[in-house]
Amino acid sequence: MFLDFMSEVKGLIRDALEHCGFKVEDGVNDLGLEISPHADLASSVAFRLAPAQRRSPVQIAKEIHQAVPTEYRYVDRVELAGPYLNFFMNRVFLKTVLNQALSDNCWTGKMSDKVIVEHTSANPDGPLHVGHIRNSVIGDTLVRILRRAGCTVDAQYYVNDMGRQEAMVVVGCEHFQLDGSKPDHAIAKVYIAANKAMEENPDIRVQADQIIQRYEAGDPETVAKIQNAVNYAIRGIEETLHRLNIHHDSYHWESEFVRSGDVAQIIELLEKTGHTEWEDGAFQLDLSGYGFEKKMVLKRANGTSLYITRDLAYHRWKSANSDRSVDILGADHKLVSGQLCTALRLLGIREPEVVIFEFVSLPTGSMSTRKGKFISADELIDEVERRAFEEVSLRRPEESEDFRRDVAMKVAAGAIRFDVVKVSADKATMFDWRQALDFEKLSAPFIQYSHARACSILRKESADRQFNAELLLDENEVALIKKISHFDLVIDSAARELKPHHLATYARELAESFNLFYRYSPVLDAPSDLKDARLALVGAARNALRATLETLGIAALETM
RNA sequence: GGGCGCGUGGCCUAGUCAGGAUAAGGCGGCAGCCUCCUAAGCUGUAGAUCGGGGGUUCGAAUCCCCCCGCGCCCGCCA
Repeated sequence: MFLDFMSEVKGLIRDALEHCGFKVEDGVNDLGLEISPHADLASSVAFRLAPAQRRSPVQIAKEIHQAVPTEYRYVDRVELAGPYLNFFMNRVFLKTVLNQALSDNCWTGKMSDKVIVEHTSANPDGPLHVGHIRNSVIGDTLVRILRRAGCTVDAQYYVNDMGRQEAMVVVGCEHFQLDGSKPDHAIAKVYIAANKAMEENPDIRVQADQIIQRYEAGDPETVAKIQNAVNYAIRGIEETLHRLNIHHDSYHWESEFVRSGDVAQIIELLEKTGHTEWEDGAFQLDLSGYGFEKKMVLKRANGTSLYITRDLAYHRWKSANSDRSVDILGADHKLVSGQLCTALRLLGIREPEVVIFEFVSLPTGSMSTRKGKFISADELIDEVERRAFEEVSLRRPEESEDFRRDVAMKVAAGAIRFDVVKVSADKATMFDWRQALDFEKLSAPFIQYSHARACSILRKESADRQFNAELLLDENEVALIKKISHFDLVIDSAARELKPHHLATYARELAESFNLFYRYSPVLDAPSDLKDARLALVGAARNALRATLETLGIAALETM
């Protein structure tokens, strides 16, 4: 699709440049290509050549334009517009897009990397809150994008079972009763209670310390307690993730890397770099030569390991078992992840690609599980589902309650995912109920609705017959085919740059294009030949919308 | 105090990495469109000196410097 058109254009420009004896510096976009309102693909390469050539971009563009080969496959024509070179698609390309889009095998790209994506990895000390789900949604969407691009992806949850917080959960379980509510919520209650109790009773801290030490030493009774608590909490967390159509392929516990000896190995390897030292009984890594003031403690004075050391071992393992490894982390992890990457570099281990997302805060400040100050993901989903059910009932009162519940569930999950993923990860956001419950244009239901409309047409007449693509000449029809063609480009760049919000933007644009077509090009009432062509376009658009929605992890509803 | 990130119409955001042809959407406002394939849709309209100032450039929302505001981080926590 679009990548084929683009590679033809690149070839044409390179041939022309060579013919003219022009050289451009290598770069990500060395030919200055851009999708623009003036062309299907525009090049501003003449501007880049102007300084070295000491001539005006207009003259240079003119010269390149004359040197562009005239044999085309998907290119219709090349126009000179002052200093710009404008490339246009031909009908063959549009027809090819339509045919490809009607088949099933054009929606997966050609990347073949083995990728590990680690996301969510929330401490098993309570339910996910609206901050965590930004991690989960970004992570799961990237997993889907990378798969769509052709990669083999393992979505991993790194379980922090060795930290103080889990020891506090166990202490909490010993002093307070799990109350039988949803497991992750029940765990949070005893965890919060234990933290509160610690304020008056310092002995709680001692108990937690003992649990940490016994767990690291492998004391069977303590191991069983921690494992029970972790598994219990994870069960609840998983349930929440599944409501949002988020799935992990594997779980890795920190303790695995301690028990396997990987953590001890990491410490030995770091020692060999000559950057380590003992200070106050603790083993430390000095990264002051790399811009980190504070030393990184690798082992406590009491001999137990720290999160960062275990994380180093985990990342070493991930690098050895993948072509790319991706971490999704909150902004509070920026510093520590920088230290981690530096330490890995010292060891000659490939660093992860880190996607940092900025904080989600409440109007009252930032969230904290320990203080019990958060809006849980479950509360959010329940509330949005309730709203969605009202909405469906209003629009489809004649449908059964089961139907309305099912649609509400899928609309709610989609709406939440889209709301999160549409915003660039490096924007801090404020959680807002009003906005979370709004189902209008810049939201998932808008896209699901376009898909449902396409399905509605195709239920009445199918798209599986011969058609003449030459009949699709209306502005909205051509625009829709072009928009469909962009799918592979968007997936490719989102997978490379790890920017899932690009796909959200595309989804909205695709749905908008379809809605305009729907409004101005009647399908079922059109004359026979035109109807067949339009049905084919509806089929192609339906497939594109479905692929886009699935990649966003949003249910492609056939009716709503 | 230092580091990182962010600042785009009343509100929320895309575009910034890789400078390029009139700054793109949504919400809210106002005015319209259902005897017509699902109106969770479509159309029109008003509203922006792209935080401020300097610089680089033929050209800056985009790059560089300074300043202001907001967020996050600077634990032998995770």
